[in-house]
Amino acid sequence: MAVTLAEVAAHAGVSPATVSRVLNGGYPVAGGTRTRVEQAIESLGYIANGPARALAAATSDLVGVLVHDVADSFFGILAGSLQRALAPSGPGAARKLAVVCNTEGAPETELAYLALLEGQRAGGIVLTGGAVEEPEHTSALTARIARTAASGAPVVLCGRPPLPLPAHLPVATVMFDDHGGAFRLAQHLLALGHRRIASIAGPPGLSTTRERLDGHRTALRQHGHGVADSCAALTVHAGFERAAGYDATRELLRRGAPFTAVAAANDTVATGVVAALRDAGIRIPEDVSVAGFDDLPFCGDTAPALTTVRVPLREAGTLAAHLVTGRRPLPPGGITTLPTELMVRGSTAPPPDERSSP
Amino acid sequence: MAVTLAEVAAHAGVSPATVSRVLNGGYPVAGGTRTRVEQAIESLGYIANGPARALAAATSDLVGVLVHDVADSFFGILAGSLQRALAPSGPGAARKLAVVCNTEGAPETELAYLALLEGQRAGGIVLTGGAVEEPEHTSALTARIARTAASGAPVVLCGRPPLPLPAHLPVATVMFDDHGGAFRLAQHLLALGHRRIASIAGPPGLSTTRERLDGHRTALRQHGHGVADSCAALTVHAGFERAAGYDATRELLRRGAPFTAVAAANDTVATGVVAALRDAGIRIPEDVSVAGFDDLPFCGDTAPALTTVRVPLREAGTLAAHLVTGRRPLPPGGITTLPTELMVRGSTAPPPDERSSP
DNA sequence: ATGAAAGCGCTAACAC
DNA sequence: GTGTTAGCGCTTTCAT
Repeated sequence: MAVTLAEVAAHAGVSPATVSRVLNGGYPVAGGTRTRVEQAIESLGYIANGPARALAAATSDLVGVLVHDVADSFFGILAGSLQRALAPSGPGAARKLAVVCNTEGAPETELAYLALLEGQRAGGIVLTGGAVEEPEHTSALTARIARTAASGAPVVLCGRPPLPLPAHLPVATVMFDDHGGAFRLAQHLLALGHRRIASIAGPPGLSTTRERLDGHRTALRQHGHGVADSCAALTVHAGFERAAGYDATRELLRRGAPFTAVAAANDTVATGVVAALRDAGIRIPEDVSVAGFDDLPFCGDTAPALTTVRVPLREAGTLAAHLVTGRRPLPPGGITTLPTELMVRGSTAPPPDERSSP
Repeated sequence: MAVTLAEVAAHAGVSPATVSRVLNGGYPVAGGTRTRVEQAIESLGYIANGPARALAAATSDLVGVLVHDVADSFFGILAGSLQRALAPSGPGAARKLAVVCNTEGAPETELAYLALLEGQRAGGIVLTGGAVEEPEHTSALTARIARTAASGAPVVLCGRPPLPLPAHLPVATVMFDDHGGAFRLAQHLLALGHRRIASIAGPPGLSTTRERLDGHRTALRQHGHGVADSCAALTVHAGFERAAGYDATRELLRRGAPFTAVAAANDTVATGVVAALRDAGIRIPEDVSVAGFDDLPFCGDTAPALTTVRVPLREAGTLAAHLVTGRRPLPPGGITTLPTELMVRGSTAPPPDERSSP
């Protein structure tokens, strides 16, 4: 058996309660006593039993991190910085453990993992990535989160819109300015002279899809001159994988409606778009411009380098970690919106017409 | 308070033990009783208390997954497939939770997390990625793992060499044929006509670095004609990030020793190599060929597409999950070596000399 | 500032 | 097949 707290207590000549106190801090313990206990812990190689502690305290050091898929760099980067920020360096820092759950973006899986984490008495939960905006799921999710938060475990929504919850619950929201980013990206394309701009949007019903598409269309509408009219014909919904971008682009080409630029749901999809266009003999950006979203690390190394919108994933992960551990107080109103930034690279250029007739 | 097992028992008119039995299976319970219990669980919305269960059973549903960095696609993909395989679909499947820990490749961090996971009574542990081959650390690690495994929690070493442990302990090793992959990659370069092949190797002291470099050099040596002689001058050790590849390449250029091909430690490093060469006015693959390792998803989309060695990350993750949960018995000898595959793409071509003088 | 004692919710012998 | 009964190792009032 492993060394127990009681053995440490015996070894140090104090009561279990005292050992518990020096372990958990926040309680007055005489200097000498503390030292003796610490030495006992050290010499016995004591490691606290997490489950026992969690059972007694009704909360654990586990932090649930729900992502659509860690293999996707978007989530990998987010989860990575989150995990890192959860483990503050320095001696005796109360190390939180990140329990990473792939929801695949499926509502039922999301709920199932939340139940599982509740069962583990997770000390906090971070839900990342776009939310499925279906009334039934939203209310089920809201109810479940309300329970978790009411039990004292902070919940952070990261990269998704806030939920209608009582203000007193420990729930915070960290959003990305997807709308603004998409808006500025569309403006960039319009400024280059593009008028027929296609969208390979994300899955319908997802908050991220809605926000990016809204920002995009708002810019087109604002530009006027009927630029927004062809939206329906030039929009294809697809998944977030490269293959989805490839297939959606083929579908777009099949439709036959002309376009000179494509705004993809994200960078990964954009690589699929580029591949499909190229396979169709279309040059980028000479014939058609392509833009991504997120600014994943590979964006600068693709051919051509991808124009995109930077989403501050690392910052978001760190912030989410601080909020969920209570190291940073909940922001007033509970919502923080992180800025996005347009990154112009080689995959966008003026449309063919503009070049031939300057 | 949450609903407890005792309440479920009362509601169903049975004893707590019976409820526990239907919950955990593997024990005979009369059909009718089982049904009543299941209904009680359902109607009360019972969720088992993980910590309590872990305390009593001395093992939890937590599986520790140590990675260098989840934000790195290599580990993201590995961790993703592992996590997915840990959560078998189907009703009532005993869902294991993946606790992802970023070790940054640092020995102390690795040990610290192992201690933390031991404290959590993790039901299994998977250590992924290259191992730091320093005698002191290896023995500390071996001791720690021996303890964990002795307590009944399976340990899987994934992508790193086996450790000298008693055969009766539940420890399995899943390796990649890095040596063979690097060997074949070097052969490919030699076959193209390259004779001065540089290596941007990984950090010294890491098993992955050693194996890939060994494979590479074995091929050069085997080729003869003094091809292996320039190894020292043409080898630079660096980290696994893109920036490391960039800097190492500049260092290589600074040295002045001529080379016509570069084998990078991995794909990410290779992108940095490509960027540095390009910034120096060197064309790829016309002037210099570049190859990566791992075959991460972006390899086909870079300019030019990257020749590399495919490492079966998804397969490894799934296998590791099966081994650590006991769903797959430990292989005889405890070691499984997964094959790697040479992926020839556009970044490698014959060296300049060969073209001008055919 | 420290100790004593009562659980936290579950599993696992052991009876019946 | 099902019930009884001890703990598992820790936290946390409540005393002192």
